Amino acid sequence: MTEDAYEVVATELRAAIDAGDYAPGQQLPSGPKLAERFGVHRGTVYRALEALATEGYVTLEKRRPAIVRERPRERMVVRDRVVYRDEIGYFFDQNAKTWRPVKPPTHRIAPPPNHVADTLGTARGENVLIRERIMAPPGAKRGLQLAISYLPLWLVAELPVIGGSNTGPGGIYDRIEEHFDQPIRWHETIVGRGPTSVEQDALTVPASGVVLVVTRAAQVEREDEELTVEINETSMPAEQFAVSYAVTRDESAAWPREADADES
Amino acid sequence: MTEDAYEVVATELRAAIDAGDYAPGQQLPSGPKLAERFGVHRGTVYRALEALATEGYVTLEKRRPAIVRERPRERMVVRDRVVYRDEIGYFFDQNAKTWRPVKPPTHRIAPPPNHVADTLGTARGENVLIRERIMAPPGAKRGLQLAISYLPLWLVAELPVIGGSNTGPGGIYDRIEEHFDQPIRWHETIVGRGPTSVEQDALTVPASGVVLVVTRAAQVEREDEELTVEINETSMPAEQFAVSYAVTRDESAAWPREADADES
DNA sequence: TAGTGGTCTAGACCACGGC
DNA sequence: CCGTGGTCTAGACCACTAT
Repeated sequence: MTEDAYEVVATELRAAIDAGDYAPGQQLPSGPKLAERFGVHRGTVYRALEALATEGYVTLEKRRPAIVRERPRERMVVRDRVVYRDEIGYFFDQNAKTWRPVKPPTHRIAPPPNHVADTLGTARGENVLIRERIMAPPGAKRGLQLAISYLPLWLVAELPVIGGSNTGPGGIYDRIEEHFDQPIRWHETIVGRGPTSVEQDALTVPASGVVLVVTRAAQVEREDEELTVEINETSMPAEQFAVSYAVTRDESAAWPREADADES
Repeated sequence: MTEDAYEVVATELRAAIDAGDYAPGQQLPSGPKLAERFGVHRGTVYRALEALATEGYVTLEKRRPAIVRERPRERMVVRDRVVYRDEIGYFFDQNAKTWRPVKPPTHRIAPPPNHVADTLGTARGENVLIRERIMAPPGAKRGLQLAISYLPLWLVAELPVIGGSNTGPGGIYDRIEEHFDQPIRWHETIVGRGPTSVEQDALTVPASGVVLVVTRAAQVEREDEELTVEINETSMPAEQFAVSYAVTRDESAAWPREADADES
């Protein structure tokens, strides 16, 4: 079925890790040594390690042997589809509440990616305000989430405070709700894909890695029109995160079931 | 910043696709031709195409030149955190309602992956009932979702009908709710990772590709204990799917905000 | 300074698709 | 049949780490 050499290597290493031959946190043998042991070329070993990394078994750091993940395939849960609020403002992730920016957030004016322009309702290539920041848990050296926020310039014109560095208590969302005098409605979309080069740098993800991207669109109404006032794209290394939530029942799925009640 | 040859190639091809130089649905030039045009080795071109594929720009089919995706970076939305019901039973995905199995579903008894055993509450290596099926939209030739369902054997012993091929109207969920006389509660977790070899075969995803995996756990209560009665893992090619839902407000995020009301 | 990871080239092989 | 994609080996280079 699968005879490919790199898969044989991957399968063998996976089994060894599951069996505890290599302790979590420890390094695997170096590339050349594994190549010799399996009798394959070093490049083939590297393909196998790439596969193990995207499955969450090992972490690849530059110029260091592969490291066995603490708890293979276990991930941090980051979203639960609910928005909370504390004295500082809204937050969408209970865990990330204490996280801090790795370096000062940036903001600039430039055109967003096409798919962002499409949902923002601006023309492709048209400038928007882009705020970017890299977040990490206290004590961590690596950035774990790259958050990019896109704001249409017509909104910045109406509400100049959101264009500055200090957006006041509660941040831009509070300013927007005050301005429109209504609650914001959010919608999230989750996607998995290979990392852009920006993400590779910010999150130290290898080119062969995977990122999970949560795209959050903020909407308000004005004169019966639906306006998208912000888009926030948060990307994170896929091996380290999972998105989790409880499933709620549509009316059609109410319990006890109608069929049961009617039955007789 | 990024001088790597394969990224240069990827960036150039991405720009060409965005600019419309290659129409959606059309093939890109062959590997050797691109290699000559960019003055790099064919292997380098291949790395670039892998990257474009995981970003959703192109589709790689075996032994055929890369094909430009119909609408680059656009994905089918499959879940919205709500469960519905029709005359047949529960369903979790409005789009997939009309999908059919590519071949007859299988069922067998074997140990599940460790992480499934852990949430099912069975010992690692202990046998469970595994049902597997590959779903595709009507008319499609490729499987688009691989759904694997894990059921603990103690439940099969109590409720033998769920071990058979024909589980009756409404399927196993209806049988379970009847048996426990209470509604099932579901919980979903979303993860992105590289494909297993089973997924590579079932979904025709290349080894370098990415899959989105939605793991749904079904729980009931008995004697104040929480029992996990089933785990369903549905994996799909990440470039073709997105998970999407509306964000709901926690009490702490009610609107109008208390601060506004108190303020004065 | 020796070893390593990450990338790249050159050349090879095989299975398969289109002609 | 030739061309293609996917994989593999051999050998090279560079930036970096550990010593």
